[in-house]
Amino acid sequence: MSVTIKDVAKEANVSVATVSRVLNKKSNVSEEAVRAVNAAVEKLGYSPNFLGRDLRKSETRRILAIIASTEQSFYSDVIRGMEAAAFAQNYDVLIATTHDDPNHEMHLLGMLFSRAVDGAVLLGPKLDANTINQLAQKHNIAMCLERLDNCNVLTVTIDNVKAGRDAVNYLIRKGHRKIGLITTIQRSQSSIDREIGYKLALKDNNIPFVEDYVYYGGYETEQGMRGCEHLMNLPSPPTAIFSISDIIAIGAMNYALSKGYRIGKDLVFMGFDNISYSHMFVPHLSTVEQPCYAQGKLVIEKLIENMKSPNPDHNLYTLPHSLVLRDSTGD
Amino acid sequence: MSVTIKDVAKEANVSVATVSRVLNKKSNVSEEAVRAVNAAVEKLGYSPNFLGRDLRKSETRRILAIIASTEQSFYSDVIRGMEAAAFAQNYDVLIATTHDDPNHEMHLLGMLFSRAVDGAVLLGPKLDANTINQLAQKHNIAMCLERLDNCNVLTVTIDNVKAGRDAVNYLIRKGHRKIGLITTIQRSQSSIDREIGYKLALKDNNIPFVEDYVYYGGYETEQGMRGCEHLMNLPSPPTAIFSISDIIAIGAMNYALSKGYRIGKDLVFMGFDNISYSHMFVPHLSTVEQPCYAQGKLVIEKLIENMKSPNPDHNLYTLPHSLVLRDSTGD
DNA sequence: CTAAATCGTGAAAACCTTTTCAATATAACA
DNA sequence: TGTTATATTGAAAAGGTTTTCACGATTTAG
Repeated sequence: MSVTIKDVAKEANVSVATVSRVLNKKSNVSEEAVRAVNAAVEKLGYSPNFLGRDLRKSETRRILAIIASTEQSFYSDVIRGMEAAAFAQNYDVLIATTHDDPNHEMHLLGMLFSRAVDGAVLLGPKLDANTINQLAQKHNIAMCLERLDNCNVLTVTIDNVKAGRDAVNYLIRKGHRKIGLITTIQRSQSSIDREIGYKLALKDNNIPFVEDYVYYGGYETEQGMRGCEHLMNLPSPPTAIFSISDIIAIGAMNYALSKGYRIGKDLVFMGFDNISYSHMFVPHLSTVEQPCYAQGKLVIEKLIENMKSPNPDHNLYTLPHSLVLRDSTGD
Repeated sequence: MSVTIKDVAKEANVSVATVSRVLNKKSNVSEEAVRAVNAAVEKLGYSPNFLGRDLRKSETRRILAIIASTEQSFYSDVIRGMEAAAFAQNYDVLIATTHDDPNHEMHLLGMLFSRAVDGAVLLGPKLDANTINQLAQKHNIAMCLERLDNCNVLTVTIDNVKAGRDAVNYLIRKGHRKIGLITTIQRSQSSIDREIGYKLALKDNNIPFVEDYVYYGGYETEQGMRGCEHLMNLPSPPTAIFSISDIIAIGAMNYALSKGYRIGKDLVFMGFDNISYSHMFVPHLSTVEQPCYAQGKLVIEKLIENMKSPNPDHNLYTLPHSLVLRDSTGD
C-alpha cells in the first residue's frame, strides 16, 4: 500500500541496503547511487517508516515530557529549554499531560517502558518516590522543577528552602515582622520546602512562628483571595504576605485591592515563579524567579548523558533562583 | 538484553503466539494458558515493545497535537477536549511545539509521514494552505481553532466573522459609535475574520469605518497598551475598544487604568478568548468565549472517523461562540 | 458411533528498517 | 605481473510483534 524502501530500491535499481546507506548518509556509496536513490525517493515521495527504523535501532530519539497540564503557562519556558537541549542532539521532545492523575502518569510512562520513547522527564510527578525510584532503575527517567524526598532519580530543580528563606528574609529586612504565608494543602515538595524556608527566615530573625499566619488553600487565584481575607481578618493581621505561587499572590492582591489596602505600603506581597502574566497586573508583583529555561535545558542534557552511560552518583542539580522586586513590595 | 515476548513464552511454556493472544485478550485461549502467561509476565516484568507491535499493526494509536507553544494557557482546554475524545477510543494525545517556525512544523509532521503517529492536529499552523492541502491528501491531518482560506482539510473552528460582528454589535447596542479595534499585524485567519466582523457590524449600523480606529500590533500585552495609547490620543478617541484577544485587551485596559479612565463607563472594553486568567483582573473583562473543549473533542472525533473512512465532502465544522459580559462593558 | 464443527495451539510469515558479512571490482603497490 | 588494500555492493539476518494457516484434540450433532 504505502511506499517502502523496497520500492525505492527497485526504482533506483539498487539494493535496499544501498538505499538505506544513502538515506543515512553513510560514506561508502558511489555518487551515482546517491543520485539514483535521491531521484527515486523524490519521485515516489518516500519517507522512511520510523517504526521499522526505530525497532531495528532500538532507539526513537524522542523524549517525553510529562506535565500536569498545559494550563500553567509557567511550564513553557522549561519546555523551551528542554527542546533546545534535545534538538542539539537530534532528539525530539513530546509533551503529554496527566491532569494530576497518577494512574494516567503511569500510563504515559508506559510509552517509555514500551520503547515508544527513549526517556521521560517528570515535571511535578504525582507518583510516589518509591515507585519512581523503582521504575528509574530500569528506565531513563528524570525529574525537573520538583524534587521528591527519598528519591535518588536524576533531578534538576532549585533550592526551594533557600528560595523561601530569601524571599521572607527580604520582607523582614524591609521592616516587616508580621508575615503571612499562603500555601497549598496539596503537599508538593516545593510547597513544603518553601514553607520550611519561611520558618527558617523567621528563626533567623528571632521572630516567633505564628500558626495563624499560615493559610492552606489551593493553587487557584480564588484561594489566594480567600487566604488574604483570612489573614487580614486576624486580630493582628500581617503586614506582608508571601505566597508560594504568583497565581495565588495575584488573588491575594486582588482581595487587598478590593478592600482598599495600599499595596506596597500598607501591605506588601511576594509571589513565586515570575509567570509571564505577572507584569500585566497593576500593581506589579514582586516574586521569586526560578531559571525555567536553564532547568529544562540541563535536565535533558543530563538525561541524555545518563542514557549513554548511567551515573548513579551525582543526580541532584540545584540551580540558582533570584528575587524580582517590583511594586508589590514597594520597590 | 531486554525481556521479550519470546522470554515470556519460554517461561510460560507456550508459544509466542499464545502469549500475544493473552496479551491482546483474544478469546480463544485456555484459562490455563492465560494464568501461565500472566504469571510469566509478572515474574519477568515484561512490557511489550510497541515498536514491534506498531510496526506489525501499522498503527500507533497516538495522535500528535501541534501547537505554537504551551505559553498560551488558552490551548489547555482544547487539549483536554482532544484527550477526552482520544482516550474514549484508546488513543493517546501527544503535544509538540513549533514556536511559529514553519520548518519545525514540517519536521514535526514528519512524525506523521513516518508513521510515528497515526494523525496530527494543527492548532494555528504556520504552513500555507497549499502545502497543507497537499499533505492532507496522503496523511491524516486536521485543523482546530484556526481555519485556513482555500484549505479543504478537516477543520473545527468557530465563525470568527460572526463572533467579531456579534461583539461589536453588542458595543453598538450599548450606544457606542466610536469603536476602536486592536488587532495584530500577523495575519492569522482568525484575526482577519474578526476584523471583517468588526467592519460588518459597523456597516450593519451605518457607522462609517474609520481607518485610524484600527491599530495593528502584536499578540503581547504591551502591544495592547500601545494600541490603547494610540487610540486614545486620536483627536476624536473611541469610547469602546474591541481587541482580538484577551491578552491584548488586558494590556489596553492597563493603559486606560493608568490614565484614569473609568473602565465600563468612560471607556468600554471587549476581549476575545475568555482566558482563565481574565477573571483575575479587576475590572473583569467582557469577552467572546469560544468552546475550546468542544472544539478539541470534535476535531479528534472527526479525525479518527476520517482515519477509518475518509469523507472529503464535509470537512468544516463551525461551533457556536458566546458573549461573556462583565465589568469592562459596564455589565 | 461416525461425521462435522469447535477449540486451542504452534510454526512461520509479515511488517520495514539497519547492519553484518561476504563478494566483486577496482586501485595501489612491489 | 602478481599481490594486497580499498571501494561498492547485495543478500540475508536481526529487531519484536501480530496474524494467518494448519493441525490435532475435543465436543457437538445426527
